[in-house]
Formats: sequence, C-alpha cells, structure tokens
Amino acid sequence: MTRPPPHPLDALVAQLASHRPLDDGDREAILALPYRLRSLEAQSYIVREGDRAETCAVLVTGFAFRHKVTGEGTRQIMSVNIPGDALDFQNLFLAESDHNVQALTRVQVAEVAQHAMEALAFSRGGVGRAILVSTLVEAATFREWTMNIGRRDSRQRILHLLCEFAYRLSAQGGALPENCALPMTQEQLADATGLTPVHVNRVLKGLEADGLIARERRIMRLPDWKRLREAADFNPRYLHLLAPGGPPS
Amino acid sequence: MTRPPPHPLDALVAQLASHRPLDDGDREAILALPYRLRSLEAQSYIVREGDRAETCAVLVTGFAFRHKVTGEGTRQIMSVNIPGDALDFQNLFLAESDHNVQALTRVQVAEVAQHAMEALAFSRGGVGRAILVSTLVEAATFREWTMNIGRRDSRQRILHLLCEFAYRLSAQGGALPENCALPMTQEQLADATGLTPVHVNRVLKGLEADGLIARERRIMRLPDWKRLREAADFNPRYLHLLAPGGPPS
DNA sequence: CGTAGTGTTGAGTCAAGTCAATGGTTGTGG
DNA sequence: CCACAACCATTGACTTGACTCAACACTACG
Repeated sequence: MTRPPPHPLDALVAQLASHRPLDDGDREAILALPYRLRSLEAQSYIVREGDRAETCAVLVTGFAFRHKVTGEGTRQIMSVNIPGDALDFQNLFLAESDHNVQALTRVQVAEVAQHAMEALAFSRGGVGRAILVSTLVEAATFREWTMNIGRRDSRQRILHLLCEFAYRLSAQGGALPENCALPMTQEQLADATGLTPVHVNRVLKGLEADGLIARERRIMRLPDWKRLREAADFNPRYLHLLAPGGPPS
Repeated sequence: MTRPPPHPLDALVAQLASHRPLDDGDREAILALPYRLRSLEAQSYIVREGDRAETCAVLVTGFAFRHKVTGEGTRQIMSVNIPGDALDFQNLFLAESDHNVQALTRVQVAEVAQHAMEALAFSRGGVGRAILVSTLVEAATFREWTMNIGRRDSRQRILHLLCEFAYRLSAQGGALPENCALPMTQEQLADATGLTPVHVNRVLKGLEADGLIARERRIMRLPDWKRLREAADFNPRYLHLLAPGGPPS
C-alpha cells in the first residue's frame, strides 16, 4: 500500500522477502534491474529442455508449470508457478535446462538478462542469500511432491496440490482459499499427481460429494480449510514462509 | 593421484568440481575449513525434521539418505547420498529442516560450522557458485525422482534408481557399474520408489531372470549397462556433470 | 544356537488404469 | 447469431499392476 505505481518486479521482491528479509537497498536494487516485459499465450513454452538460458524470466501475471516427458512420452508436472516466481533460477547457473517450463494461462513475464541477475546476486549478499533460499524452498517443494506422489492415495494427492496452491497464493498476497481458481484441466491435474485424467475426474466428483471442494466451471471453492488441510495431510512447513499468514493454520 | 595424504574434504571438492570448475584458491579454501570428524552407526539420524542446523555435515565415507514421513506414518525416501555430498546445504540457509537425513551404512561425516561454510560461500564467489550449482543439481534430482515415481512402472523405477546410483558413483571416482553394492534393503528400496517391499522383491527377481541385474547377497552387478540404461529410461542429463565420464553413455 | 531382521512365496483383493462412448463448453468464422 | 470444431468433462464396463495378509526361509551376529 506504499508503492503507488505497481512495478512488474514487485511480485519477485515479495516472493523473495517471504522467505528471507530484504533490506531497502536490496529491494531497490532488484527493482532497478533492467527487464523486458513479454506476454505469452497459454501453452507457450518459456523454457525448453536442452535450452541454454540467457535470460531469467520472472512470472508477473498468470500461472506456469514445470514438466518433463519420459522416454515413453508420458508427462510429469513437477510444480506450478505463481506470480513472483523466478522461472529460471533452476537454469541460470546450469549449462542447459533439464526440463520444460510452460505457460498454464496467458502470462506476462519480465525477462532479466542472465548476467544482470547473476551480478546482482553476487554483489549484494542480501539478494544472493534470498535467491539461494528461494531455490532451496523450491527444492523442498519438489521433495514434498515426491512424497505426495509416492506415498499418498489419489484423494490426498489432489487435495494436497490444492492446499499448496491456495496456501502459496494467500501467502503471496490476497485471495483467501475460499475462492481459488486453479487453472488446470483434469489432464494437467493428472500429470501433476501421477494419475490418469479419468481417475482424477472420479476423485474430484467424490471430493465434491463429500463437501471438501465445490466446483463451478473450472473454478474451485474450498469451503472448509481446516478439514481440507487434514484430509490432505498438508503441513506447510516445507514452504518455509517467514510469516505463515495465509489461511488460518 | 597428486594428493598423497587424503583429506576428508577431498570428496566434497571433487563433488563440487564435478558440476562447476574450482580454481586452486577455491580448493585450498575448502580444504582449510575447520571440521570435526564423526563416525556414526547405520541408521543414525544426521538431521531431524524440525532441527535448526548449526553445522554442515559432509559425507566422507558411507551412504546416507533423505526421507520424510507422512501423517499416516508411511515413509518416502527422496534421495541417496554418496561420499562428497554435503548433507546440509538444504538446511544451512533455512530456519528449520523439513526432512530427515539418516545414515544408510556406517558413515563418517565431517562437520563444518555453519558460519564458516556460509562465510566461505559469500567471500569466495567460486565456492559460492559451486554450492549454488550443487544445490540446483540436487533439486534437479528431486524432480527426476518425482517423474520416476509419478510416471514410470515398478520395473523402471527400480532400474532408474540403480542407474542413478551407479552413474553418480562412477562419475565421482571409481567403481564401474559392473559391481555396484547398493546398500539398501528391499524395504528401503520400496520407500524410495513408492512401492511395497513385497512387490520390490518380485520385481528384483524378474529383473534377475531377465539378466538385467545379478545379485549375490546384497551386492548387485549390472552386467549390461547399455541395456539397463534403456530399460530404465535413464538419461543422465539431469545430473549436470561437466565430464560425463562414468559408464559409457 | 537362538533371535531378529531380511528375503521369498502364494493366494486373494483393490485402487487405479484402460478403452470407448457420450455430453458440455468455448471459441471462431461464416 | 448460428454452426461447427476442438477441447474438455463425464460415465460405464472391464482389466491389471500393485497391495495385503500370512506364512516360511535364510542370514548374520551376539
């Protein structure tokens, strides 16, 4: 409420600061990064496996997801990205990308030159630490997904995904989980949970019948956060948020 | 072959250098870190969920694994660590650990004070970058595991785990995959692949019958790397090794 | 030489997958 | 504004990969 003209990189600052405090100098340095805004249609590729990154894309509006394809051609989605997420920290310091990043909805990304981002990270310790921490939290999220897919049943897998999405969104800034428009098709949900689209459909209907979720079109409401959280076996510790604001824990 | 007295942190240097070159100053600075050697029995906890790390443990000899337990009490193993792996980069910069690290065999760890490791990372850019890269590669490995469990069948899951283990070991230094003593019980294999011990047993027997693996006691031989690699859908790209030495690709 | 941890095996069950068809939405161009 | 096309959601009937339960065998170690 103190920055009247919204800056595209505000969300990145908020994301980084949600895991590790930034001082004013850090914030200003980030907002002073040169960037180029780009709009992309849903389904556009932002990073392709094998790419050598030259820019670091930050998601400004919309949603994206990371995925990989097996030799047999099946797809696994390994994370969903929300505004403020840097899409390329994973690739910025590695020679070539080992996975794809694709727009889930129409998105705006701010592209920062790789060298500018890297220089900032290593000249301002506070920013460097924040980037490292953000990277570690992403790794923790991958671990949680491994557990989700490896050791929970289909119902819990889907609920856990919903919980994570709602929780991160509400921690970032607004939207209570009450109304949470997860912009994924049932096929994408299946690829994120290691299930088939048909089974996802059946599970969703079951969850709706039990009152754990409510659906209208593609928009889901989560009427009872506490019950949801329990049914999902969701413990937000792995998100390492400084101020676990968001939904009442 | 140029360093006559083996230093416990040599393996760490090799691990970091396998992903990103280190100059002589970087190497010396790492080897000059103060550390304390500790021996731990198999099954000992090295990190516990909820811990606040004050030291950074580096695995010197033996093997360890990361895991987490669901609310229902089932366990998911999310990685296997080999000598040279830093076990605490994941926690070093986060307030509290979100998972456990446990010794798989009897191990030796070198404990470095957290502040010493952190100071080094931020005073020598080369070391800082190497730590960041190493962290990113670990994240890439978690993603691969997510795909492994989410989108491959039981046979591929187990083979993929074997491939990764053999490949990383041979890249680190020696042991052709021919003879690869994976020190895991079938129950641990099950927890790493999202299967049950009984099913792991049956799959192993099947793999043996097909000549993809050979077993004697707990020691596995991998007689045909090329066939194994194909059957496992194993592509080492995600390990981001500079010199993909190891098994013939 | 006993005991506890592993590994092995069989029989029966079930959660999730497959195949295939039908319905609903959305967007687009005539 | 309608009609088509493409995509997505839904449903039923059937199959299967992996799980469960329960017993038994091996091995290592004190």
